[in-house]
Amino acid sequence: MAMPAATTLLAWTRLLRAADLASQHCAASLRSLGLPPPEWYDVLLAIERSGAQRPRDLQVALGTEQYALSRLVDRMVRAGLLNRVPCPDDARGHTLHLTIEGRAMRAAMWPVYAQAIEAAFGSRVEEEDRVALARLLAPLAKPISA
Amino acid sequence: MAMPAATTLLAWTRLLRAADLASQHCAASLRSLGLPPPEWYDVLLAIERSGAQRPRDLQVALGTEQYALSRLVDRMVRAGLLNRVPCPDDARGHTLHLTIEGRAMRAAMWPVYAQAIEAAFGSRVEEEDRVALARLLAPLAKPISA
DNA sequence: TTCTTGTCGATGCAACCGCATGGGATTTTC
DNA sequence: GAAAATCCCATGCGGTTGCATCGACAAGAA
Repeated sequence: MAMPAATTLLAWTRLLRAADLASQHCAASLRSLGLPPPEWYDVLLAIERSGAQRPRDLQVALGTEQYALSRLVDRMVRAGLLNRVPCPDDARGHTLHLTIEGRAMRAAMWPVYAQAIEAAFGSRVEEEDRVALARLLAPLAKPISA
Repeated sequence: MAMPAATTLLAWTRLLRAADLASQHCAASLRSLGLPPPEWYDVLLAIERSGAQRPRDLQVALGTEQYALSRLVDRMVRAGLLNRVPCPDDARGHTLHLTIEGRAMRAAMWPVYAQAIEAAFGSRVEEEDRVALARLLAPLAKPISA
């Protein structure tokens, strides 16, 4: 296959750098206040929104690896934020529920996370450009087919 | 601080997802052929271009953490791709040089890496949109000031 | 010079990730 | 309805990361 076009390489490096810088900033921001990392928030939010989720569904929704999610849930259960409840329909699995502390943690994390997103991303791009970015990135945010 | 605008959140999630999917694809592509991960390529390329580099300069250029680069270089030296040469000007540090194998490895990695970038990114966005993306991402690829 | 401060790079330790695999339950196939 | 294939989730192991810190040199101040 041919070498990627120059514009491809430029956009490529900037995409990776931008995502890395921004996510690092968020993680650092949460950590500096003694809060868990961003993935925890995503899990807490997803479960809070749906009431309960099977690990498999979460895995798909969040785009994580199966083992990564398994261990992430482990840690969150150990931290008292989540409960694993045996699943009546399917004895292989279980459903995940928020504890009171889990709900509180999500609420506590949001302002910090939100502010970090704003600082690392929102405030650095004009509204109009954010719209354009969302549109341009849409195809790239879909699973790679080939 | 206020909650980020809806467009911010949408663009944000897509940015992270897009970068993650694409870089995963590249890493997997190289690994499936028994080649080292993308970071190794970046290091090899940077050194090949400049002839030699101090770790500190590489760290800045690649945007990695100091300890991460230190250990990455370790592995690459152990793999026989790099040499650490004492630095005459500054006895604290050293300069990094490619070995013959290092040069060969960079050359071997490129077609694979290039094709992966093309598959994960280039071929999924029109030329015109790549230009737009590069422009929109430019401010985000700069270090976060605040 | 001597003392303080700053920079370069390495590393111990604990947490985390990726790969491969395993055990158990379910669905499919014949 | 038994065997085969598939799916759900966990985990052992080795490699990697992040944090904090350290040792060594360099540069600036007194």
